[in-house]
Amino acid sequence: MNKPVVNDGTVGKALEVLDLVASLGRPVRFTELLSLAKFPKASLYRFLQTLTNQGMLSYDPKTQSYAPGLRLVRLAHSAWRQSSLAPVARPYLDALAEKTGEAVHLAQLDHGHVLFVDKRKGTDNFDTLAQAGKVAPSYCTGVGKAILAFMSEPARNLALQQQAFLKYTPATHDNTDALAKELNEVRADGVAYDREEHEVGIISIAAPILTDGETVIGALSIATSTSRHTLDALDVFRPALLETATQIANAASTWQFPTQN
Amino acid sequence: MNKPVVNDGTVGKALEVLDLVASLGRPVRFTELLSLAKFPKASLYRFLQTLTNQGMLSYDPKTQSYAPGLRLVRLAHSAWRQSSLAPVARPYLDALAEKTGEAVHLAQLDHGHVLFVDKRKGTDNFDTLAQAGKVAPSYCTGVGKAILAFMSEPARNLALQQQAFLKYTPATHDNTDALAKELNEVRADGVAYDREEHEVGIISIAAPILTDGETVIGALSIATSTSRHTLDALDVFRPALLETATQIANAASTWQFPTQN
DNA sequence: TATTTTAGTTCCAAATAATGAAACTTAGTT
DNA sequence: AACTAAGTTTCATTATTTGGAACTAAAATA
Repeated sequence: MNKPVVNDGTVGKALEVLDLVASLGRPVRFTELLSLAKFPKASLYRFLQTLTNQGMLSYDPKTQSYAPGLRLVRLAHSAWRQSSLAPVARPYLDALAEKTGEAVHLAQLDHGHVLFVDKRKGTDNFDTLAQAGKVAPSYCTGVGKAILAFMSEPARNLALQQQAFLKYTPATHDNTDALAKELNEVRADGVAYDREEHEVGIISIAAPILTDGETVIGALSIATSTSRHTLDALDVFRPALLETATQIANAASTWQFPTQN
Repeated sequence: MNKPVVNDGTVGKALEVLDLVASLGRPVRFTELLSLAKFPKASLYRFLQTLTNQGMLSYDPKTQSYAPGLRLVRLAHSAWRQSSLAPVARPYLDALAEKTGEAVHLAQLDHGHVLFVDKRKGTDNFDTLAQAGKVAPSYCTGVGKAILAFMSEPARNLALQQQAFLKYTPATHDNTDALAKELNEVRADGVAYDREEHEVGIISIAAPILTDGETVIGALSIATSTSRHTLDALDVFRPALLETATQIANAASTWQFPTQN
């Protein structure tokens, strides 16, 4: 079974539908949703009505299809400002990106997946939500492994349990033992590498962001392509990366939430 | 009464709580929410549990406070890509920003409020979600008036009804008659101006984005400060602004949704 | 330290809302 | 015109939500 499905009643079910629509990444019609969701026709219909009514979904009568609604964008603005590391980390990311001239990613864990909350990239840096909000698996990305390695064992197991293990590239770990072994190394070494495990040609070096040198609250990476750097060459960035991680951790621990919008 | 409160059952109530937390813009404790929401203790408690459980809220046990959760950021990524004009409009915004060297804003209407879905700014353009997702009143912003002016009368009345009319600056309209009169002018003229009505020192020229020259789907503005330009000087941008609005409208009408993430 | 106050959590019978099979309506085919 | 598929509504049954009140834990005060 894929879903442990904690029971959150009607609200949980409605949000499940919302997630489903969002996950498809394109407008969907009623019938398609009906075939995908495990809800009876009438129930699904009412959930869609309610969600649309609430602005969580938008409905296009012309194509009779549903898509995630703009209310989510409004809510996310709030979430990003308050619950993500991004606002605190911003100046440090800027500095690191400028210093290294490479793409810098900031990520946090959400439901066992890596959620990118901010990015800096030499070429196109006006990418707003197209980039922030993206998710990736945690077991085969630099930031993901950096976070996993420093989590408590129960938390890590829970996170791993929420993943679908897919072999994205030839280098992707295909058994949890190899992964566990690597996570030990990461813990000892202090940084994690992505060795083309998620995308061919993309490598990264990542460091966890640890408050009090203990609790992981996120991770930071410098990502590049094999055409620009070898894996070993990434080590040049290690000191700057670790320093930035520390700075962000410090800033986060003294972070006062903004008083006004 | 401020709330027409359509009945969306449990889901609607839970989302009301979510909105409340988000609107406060800072972590909130149970008691404060209890005093703000009209729900009985036990009910509010259960809503917060459910929402937290679902990742729509995050809970910090140390400070015992709730904040919007990261799941919203993930969902918003989807919403932004699918339901906003931003992905289609991107290249045109880039071009306009480069051509004029001024700040360019793209906005849509959400619950009667202006929702900024993308921005370009000469100085800091890596502002991600800090900028996208922001909301502003529609009756006293350039983009807001551009949209309102071209809406059908019932839709406009509904939108206006959802506003709290505040006098942000001395120039803010303080009666609906003056606003109605201006909206007529906007409809005749084709562009709307923000004459420091929302923020002192900030002015803008805005154009609606109309599909088939009829239906408003959003608006576009060039915003600047009184220290850089006079209101009259903004008219230099009118042709470029209108042209971009048309381009975006055309692109939107033929827009095919991205097939893959 | 004892006592009071305040904040947060749990209980449970009554009230209400969700459920889903089936009937119905509408739009699109053949 | 007859048929088919898609979307919407109905309603008796069932399950969930509701919220007053009781309870527990933590903080403030004596």
